[in-house]
Amino acid sequence: MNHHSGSSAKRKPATARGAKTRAKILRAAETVFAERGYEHGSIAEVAKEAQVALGTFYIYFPDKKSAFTELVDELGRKLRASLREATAELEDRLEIERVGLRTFLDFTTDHRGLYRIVRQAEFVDEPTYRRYYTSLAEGYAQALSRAMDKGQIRDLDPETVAFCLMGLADFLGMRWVLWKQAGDDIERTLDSAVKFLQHGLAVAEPPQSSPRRKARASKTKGKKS
Amino acid sequence: MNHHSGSSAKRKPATARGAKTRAKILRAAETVFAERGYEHGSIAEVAKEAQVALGTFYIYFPDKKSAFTELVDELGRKLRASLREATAELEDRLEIERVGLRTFLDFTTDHRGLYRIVRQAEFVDEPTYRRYYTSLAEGYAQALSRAMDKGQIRDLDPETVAFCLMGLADFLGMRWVLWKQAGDDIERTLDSAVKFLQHGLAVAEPPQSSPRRKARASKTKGKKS
DNA sequence: GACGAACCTGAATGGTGATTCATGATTCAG
DNA sequence: CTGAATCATGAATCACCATTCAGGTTCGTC
Repeated sequence: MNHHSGSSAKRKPATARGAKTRAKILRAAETVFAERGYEHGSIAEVAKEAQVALGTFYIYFPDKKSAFTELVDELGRKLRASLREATAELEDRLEIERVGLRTFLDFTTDHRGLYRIVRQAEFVDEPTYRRYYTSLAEGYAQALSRAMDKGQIRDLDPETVAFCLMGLADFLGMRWVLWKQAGDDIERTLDSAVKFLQHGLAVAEPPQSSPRRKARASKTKGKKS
Repeated sequence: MNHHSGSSAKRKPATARGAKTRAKILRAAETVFAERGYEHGSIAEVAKEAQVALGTFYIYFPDKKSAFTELVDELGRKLRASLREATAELEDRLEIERVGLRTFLDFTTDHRGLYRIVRQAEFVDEPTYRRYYTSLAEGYAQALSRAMDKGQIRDLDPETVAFCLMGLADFLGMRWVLWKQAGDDIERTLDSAVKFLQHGLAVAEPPQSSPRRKARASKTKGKKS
């Protein structure tokens, strides 16, 4: 129904009590949808998990789907905030990528359930799913573009690189977080992955100690001066 | 029930007529599951699409899920065969990666529907989903490992790199095949992606003549000039 | 100390769809 | 031909929810 941003809720709670109940339901939905999947998880289960009656769910959400999409949007915001915060102080793009990858994997570890939820969104509500990745990719591509202009990284199509890096991170999360196995060494994996992506991005001359290279006039599409 | 490989069918057709009907049903299932999703696609729709009666489905498949998993396994075999064939003649790993990526994207373009099907497998039958990627990754990692031994590419954890490359390809397929947009230029994307991954994999010194050694001093100070 | 808004409850409704099965059609070896 | 092995049919069965709604309950406040 409501294509716009904030109003997926049927009614926003007017009291603290209501807000608390709504939050309880959302957390329960997270648990149920993550464990049983969207299609197999029932509102009855969600209500039970939240320790409220069935009908209570419909006081706060117009239907099953909207609780789900709210979870996806929430996760997107949290992840972007997490990445932003972790890399806020950093200047060098290669360094940012290293920290960003680790942050992503940590985030995934702390939110296994939500990770599964996003992936299901593709088949529950495509627009929500796309929004999750495109909004991530947008900021990513922009940052990469700026780093290219500054000559910090190789000059490539920013959107392409953004998707490459997201896909890489996504699969590492799938394999080393969701499918974690006995002998796995995530540090070794992170190390290899970072080497791979840094060399993929790095400009011809390897960075040594002064990451403040002046932008050589290579092929920069003369953005800022 | 049947954890093993080949017998997802309730009964294998005894006559050519039966085999034909079974195939018709499987193609119909592909269409329906791709268009409507596994959960929303019904056996009734599959039967209708295949132009057989509802009950006929159950002559050839024990249940809905097994037709689906058979599609996923089939796709895995086809994709691996496609990649193997496209790169059979090639020697250089970097070249193989370039061709492999293009082949994957072409394959995806030709099998949009199947692409969607694999992704759903994660929530329909996890083991089938994992099998799809792990069997791909296994061969991939092995090939990478050999290339590392030969000094064709950088020495990294092969499984990690395999997942990085699969993720990268997966996301490019998602964005530039499934989400294809008006102004998109897939050639440009392929070009950027290949540059990225080749630099990520390439050994520090461009291979010249004797690609024999495995690992030498890591921190090669004096880069080539 | 009672009034109303905000909340909460859970049985009942309605719809969907996987799977079964009794019955009929085809095929073909003998 | 003829019967039995195969194959095909689709109405009926059975389970499982999403969503509704006709009442209760709680809480702040005047």
